[in-house]
Amino acid sequence: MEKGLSGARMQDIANEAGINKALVHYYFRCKEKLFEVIFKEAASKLFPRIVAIVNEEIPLFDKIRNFTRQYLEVVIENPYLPMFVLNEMHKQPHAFHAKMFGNNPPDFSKLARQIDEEYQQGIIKAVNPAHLIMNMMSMCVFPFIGKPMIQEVMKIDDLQFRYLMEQRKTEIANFIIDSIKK
Amino acid sequence: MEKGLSGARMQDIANEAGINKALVHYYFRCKEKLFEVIFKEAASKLFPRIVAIVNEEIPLFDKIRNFTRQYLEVVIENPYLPMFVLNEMHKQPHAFHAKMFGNNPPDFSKLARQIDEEYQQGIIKAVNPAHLIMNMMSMCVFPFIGKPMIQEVMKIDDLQFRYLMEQRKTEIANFIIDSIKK
DNA sequence: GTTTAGTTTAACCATTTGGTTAATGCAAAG
DNA sequence: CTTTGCATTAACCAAATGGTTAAACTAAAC
Repeated sequence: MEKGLSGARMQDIANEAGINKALVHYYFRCKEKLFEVIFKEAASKLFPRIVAIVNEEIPLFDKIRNFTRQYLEVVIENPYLPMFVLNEMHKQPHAFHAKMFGNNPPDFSKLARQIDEEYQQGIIKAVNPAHLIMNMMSMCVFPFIGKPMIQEVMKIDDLQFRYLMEQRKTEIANFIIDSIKK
Repeated sequence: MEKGLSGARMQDIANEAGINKALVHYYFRCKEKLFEVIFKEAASKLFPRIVAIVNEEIPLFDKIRNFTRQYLEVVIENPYLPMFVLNEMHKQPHAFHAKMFGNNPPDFSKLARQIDEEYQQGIIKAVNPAHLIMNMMSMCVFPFIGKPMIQEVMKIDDLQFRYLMEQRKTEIANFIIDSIKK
């Protein structure tokens, strides 16, 4: 997950695991199979929980608070996940269309409908659901992808970075709600 | 830039350029040197303009509108840039600390001060500059990193995606300003 | 026409790398 | 104790890959 599919060496993986390289092949056959296992494991850490939250039957603001909090909790504990998943998706876009979501593709249409409804009820301003969802995802995920750059620019160490991310659990939700509430 | 340092093959690069592989070495010596040239070229497309906008002497809201518009213009024309730069930074964090910014490191302290000032003047709410800047960057960059995923989830093609990104030139600024204005 | 200096290529080379194999280890079952 | 079936390893292999070299090409300078 650190080096990516093409950057990782089977020998290094074996070393890291403290076993012989042949044993890696014994269990996983080939690099691609191993990659697939790792990738699915990573993706399944990220997506199912999100889909669940998005489809809960709760008010929009609560949903936003839940989503950002829970998403950040996952990613804080697995900071390599976003870069790994997105990077590999980027390099082989077609390979994942159905592969990774399986029979449970994330469906934001319900959330989009909810956003429209709460607008009708005068709770929020008129907002484009597509952009709202993108904004929410962006603010949750990006800091972990840009971590090295952020740390360099802000001149902060890992601990300070983690503290910032803990803050974001509530910061992002407040930021979004402040923007869209009427 | 599509495949990354470890994923790209010198032969493929030569093929793509329609020349002999030895010629690539003739001009660039080795893969790392070629990478360095490409990386610096990519980074210099992204950062200098941003730094300039951030340090202009204009009101915060105008600055936010300028930043998001110009950033998106660069990235819409070079959609591979963010993933490439961030991915390679991720894989060799130390190698870029000074290397890529050279003697002109981006300095957001002035912007942070401006945010504080405009809060004192009652123009905006109390906001943490670090998070505000991260949010702004996130919303500009992330969609291009998550493009394959976004297209899959939203079921949209390249043209529709581009249209969404054109919208974001103003959407993001409005979203931010709505959130922080008093 | 010859020289000269830069450009381009096919053929080659050494190393790396994913992958295989045959032998050995080992613990539970008989 | 022997057998049995999986686990583990050292040694090995073929292909891929970054890199080199010597020869050929080209166009401008003389």
